[in-house]
Amino acid sequence: MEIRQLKAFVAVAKLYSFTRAAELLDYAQSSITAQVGSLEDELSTKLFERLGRQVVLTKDGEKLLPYAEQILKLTSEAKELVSSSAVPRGALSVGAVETLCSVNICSSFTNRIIQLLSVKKANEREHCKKAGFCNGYYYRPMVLSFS
Amino acid sequence: MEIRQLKAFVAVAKLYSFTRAAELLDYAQSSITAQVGSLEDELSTKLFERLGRQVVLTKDGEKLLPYAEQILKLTSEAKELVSSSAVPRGALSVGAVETLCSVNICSSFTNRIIQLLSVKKANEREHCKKAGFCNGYYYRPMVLSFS
DNA sequence: TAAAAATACTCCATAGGTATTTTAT
DNA sequence: ATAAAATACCTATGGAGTATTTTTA
Repeated sequence: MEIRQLKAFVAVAKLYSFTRAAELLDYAQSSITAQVGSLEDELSTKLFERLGRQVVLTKDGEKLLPYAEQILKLTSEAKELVSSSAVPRGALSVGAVETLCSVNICSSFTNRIIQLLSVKKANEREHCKKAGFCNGYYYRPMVLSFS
Repeated sequence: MEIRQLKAFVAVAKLYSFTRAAELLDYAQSSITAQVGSLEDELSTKLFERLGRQVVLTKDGEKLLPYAEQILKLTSEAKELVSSSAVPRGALSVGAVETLCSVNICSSFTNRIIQLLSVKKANEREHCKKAGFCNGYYYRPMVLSFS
C-alpha cells in the first residue's frame, strides 16, 4: 500500500470515474486503472464495482475510504509542518564552564554549526575562524548569528 | 512521500541506526540511506543528524515522527480491516414482484454474482443456468448459495 | 582500527504512457 | 455510436543491491 495508490483510490471514489481521476491527478487513465488494480491485488479484494460506466465503491472500498482520506490528510499536514519550518535564524548563545570536555563539546557544536550553515567542511580551523569562535582546548562563551 | 519511506524513517528513528533499520526491514543499508535521503529531498530538510556514529532526529525529524507513526498505524489497520473481510458466504435471496424492470435488474445482479463468484463471463446464458436461476423477460425469486 | 553511514555503480522491476480493445449505454 | 474502463505493449525512471570509500569514535 503506497500513498500514490491511495490518492488514486480516493480520487476515483470521489469522482466516480477513472478517467476524471486521471485528469485531476494528471495521469493517464490506464495509470489510474493500474494503481487501483495493484492496490486491489495487494488487499486481495475489489474496491470498486465496475457496472458498465458506473463506478461505485464496494463494501471493502467503503471501509477503506475513511482510512485513505485520513492518511492523505496526515500526509499533507506532516509535509506542511516540516517543509514550512524555516531555517533557524537569530542568535545562538553557547557557553561552557570548564575545559575538561571542551574539545568534545566544541567538536560536536562545530559539526552542528556546519550542518545548520550548510557549509562544506573544507578546513575545520578555517571554518571555526569564519564562524567567529576559537577552537582549541578551551573555548569561550560564543554567540553565533545565523542569517 | 511514500509509505515505504516512512517505514524506513521510523525504523531508523527507533533504532538510532541505518544499519539496524536495514536488518529489521530486510533491506540493504544503502537502500535505507536512499529512502531516507529521498524523503529528506522531498521535504527539503534533514531528518537526522549524522554526528559520527550517532544518528539522532533533528527538530524536523521529531515533528515528522508522530505523523509517520500514525500513518503507519492507520495503514496496517486499514489493511487488516479490508483484507480480513471474508468472501461472502451463505445464502442470498433475491426477489422481484413484477416484470417491467426484470431485464435490467437481472442483468445487474448477474454482473454482481459474476463478480462475487469470480467467474469468467464466458457465456451469460450458460452462467445463469449454472447459477441456478432463469434469465429472461421475467425471473423468479431466487436463492443463490456461495461456498 | 573498527563500525557505521555515504557514495558510486549497476541492474531490473515497475510506474507511467500510448494505442487498442472491450463493454455497456 | 459513444464513452469509459480494461488490456496489451513499450519505455524509462528510480528502487534496491553490491562494492567501496569516508568518517569518527
